Amino acid sequence: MYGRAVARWLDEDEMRAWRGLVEAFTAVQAQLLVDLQRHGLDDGDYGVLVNLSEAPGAAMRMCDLAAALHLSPSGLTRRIDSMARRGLVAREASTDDRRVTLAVLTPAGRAAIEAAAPDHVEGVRRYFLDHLDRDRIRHLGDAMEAVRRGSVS
Amino acid sequence: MYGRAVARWLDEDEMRAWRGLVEAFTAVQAQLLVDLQRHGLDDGDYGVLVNLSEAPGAAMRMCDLAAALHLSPSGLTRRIDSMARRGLVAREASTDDRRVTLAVLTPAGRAAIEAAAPDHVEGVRRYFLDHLDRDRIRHLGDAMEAVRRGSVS
DNA sequence: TGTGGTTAGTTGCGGACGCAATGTATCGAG
DNA sequence: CTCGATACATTGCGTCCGCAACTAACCACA
Repeated sequence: MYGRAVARWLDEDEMRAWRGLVEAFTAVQAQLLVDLQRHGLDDGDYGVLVNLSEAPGAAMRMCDLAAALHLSPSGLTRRIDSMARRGLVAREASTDDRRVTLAVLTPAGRAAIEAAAPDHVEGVRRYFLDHLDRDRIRHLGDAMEAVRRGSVS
Repeated sequence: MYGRAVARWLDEDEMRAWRGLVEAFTAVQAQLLVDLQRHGLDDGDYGVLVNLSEAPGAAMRMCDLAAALHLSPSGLTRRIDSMARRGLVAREASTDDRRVTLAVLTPAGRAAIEAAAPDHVEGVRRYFLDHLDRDRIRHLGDAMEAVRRGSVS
């Protein structure tokens, strides 16, 4: 029963870091989305394409892909529906476990990510990394690693 | 992989900073949402309540509120619809400009934010700030300010 | 004063996602 | 081998939100 009655508010440094992070991150993400849309993709599509293109055989089980994207099973089902309609991915039945469906990258999907990725990386630089010097980039990496280590424990 | 010879890919520090930021931020946001839901709110509700509670008269024009929340006009209309149904806010006609609708905080809305805010701040500490020492917090604030200054120019 | 351009807000429509329920396949205990 | 528990994927339903279209109000300028 301590500390509940009187909340410890954020001081100036803390508020600046947290609100700044929220604002900066959402702004950068919005800009990156605009860039992706020029290639006919959105951020969800891009995440699927990146994961598949880095996977052995350019294929992943639906459940593993959903976990990698922090997406619910139904959310991924519809995401893959949409991308399959556009020819970016295809479904394939697994031979070893007949419960699982594999999402596989099509040639069109490979072409789409190869077209979009350089622009996306360029955006990450222009909207984000270019504003930070090498020390700040390393400090930020350290900080985010510390936060993530805390969230899994 | 899809950098080919042309695009300048991210080096190790840059990749760690960017991917770490994405992962850490989404994880922290998800945790904060869970906390808010224990108070019957989601992150969108919380943003509305914070803005209204800090506004003079606990009232804001719909268009200003939409801009503050980075929400489209229709998105805010439905958000306020939902919150008005739950009694957290009310609509009020403006006297000086009959085009504008004011969103105003109700006593129930004030009670909701006063109940949720201490838990939310505590969550920002537990999931985020507690993993960073004072230097990292200041460095992060500097970095995010630099990024934001770049995005408005 | 009247008229065209601008601003505020809402609504129809469609897309994206989560939850709960469902069907099917697999696995483990006996 | 059988059966209950578990895992995978999909579907129905509800919610949230953006875009485009629309109405109402304001404003500038002739």
